[in-house]
Amino acid sequence: MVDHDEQNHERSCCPIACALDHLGDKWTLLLIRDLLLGKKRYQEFLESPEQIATNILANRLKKLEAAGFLTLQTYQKNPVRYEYVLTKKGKDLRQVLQALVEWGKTYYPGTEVFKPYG
Amino acid sequence: MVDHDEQNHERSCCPIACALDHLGDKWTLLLIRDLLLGKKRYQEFLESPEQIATNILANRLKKLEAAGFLTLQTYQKNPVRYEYVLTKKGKDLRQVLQALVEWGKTYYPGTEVFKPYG
DNA sequence: GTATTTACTTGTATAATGCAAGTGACTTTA
DNA sequence: TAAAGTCACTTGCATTATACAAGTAAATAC
Repeated sequence: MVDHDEQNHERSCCPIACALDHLGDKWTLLLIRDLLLGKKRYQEFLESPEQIATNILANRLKKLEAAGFLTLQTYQKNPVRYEYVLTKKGKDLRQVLQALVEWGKTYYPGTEVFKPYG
Repeated sequence: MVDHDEQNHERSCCPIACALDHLGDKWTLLLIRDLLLGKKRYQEFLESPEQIATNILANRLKKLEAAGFLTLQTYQKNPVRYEYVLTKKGKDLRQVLQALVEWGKTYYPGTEVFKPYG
């Protein structure tokens, strides 16, 4: 698989379009939310109230790692298992999520911002 | 079709999850971008460089109207045709898009913020 | 040794997306 | 006035993504 050009601009040279090429679905930003709240392990992501399916979770973790949003840290061998931690690129989405939270609180009354995990 | 509860919280009571229930795909926020830049008509949306398919555009315009992000203004009869204009709910996504633009400019070097249309 | 936990993968059904072509009501050009 | 073009879609079909359930492998807990 090859990108449209060497700068990864898949659909256009718009920063929003490029961002949505990686973030534009129903689950990816929710995972980023969980990671920002302090979740690190597969089971923890599964426990979120939105109930992501396991195949989608595994797929998104792979894509997020491939795209440099998070890195894997081994916490166990035999079998090897990882904790997922955000890179700076991932952490810097905090402001985007924050803006979305502010908007969401206004237009979905009754919603509650989640507390940091753990 | 019925919502999970009377407050439209489809997956959870998280404002991010509720927002993504309507905005979480590859096209919806790009349409909001175009509307914020001043585009109003079907053809104008088609002319954006990301090349949205006509069936997806028609579908998204319907969903955005149904969800109160935009309203239709008749500009011609026989046949009746509409301009699409953002409501306050739609316009208030400007800060979200702005945060995404700032993030995108940093992590997709070479991208350029689009200029207002018209 | 059996049950449970953890982190997945696999299979299959449904839904979303992408692409090309078609439609209907005009409007413009020859 | 007849043919071609514009505008805003819809339809059909192929591909891809999402959802749900079940299965797997290597531990650890009882």
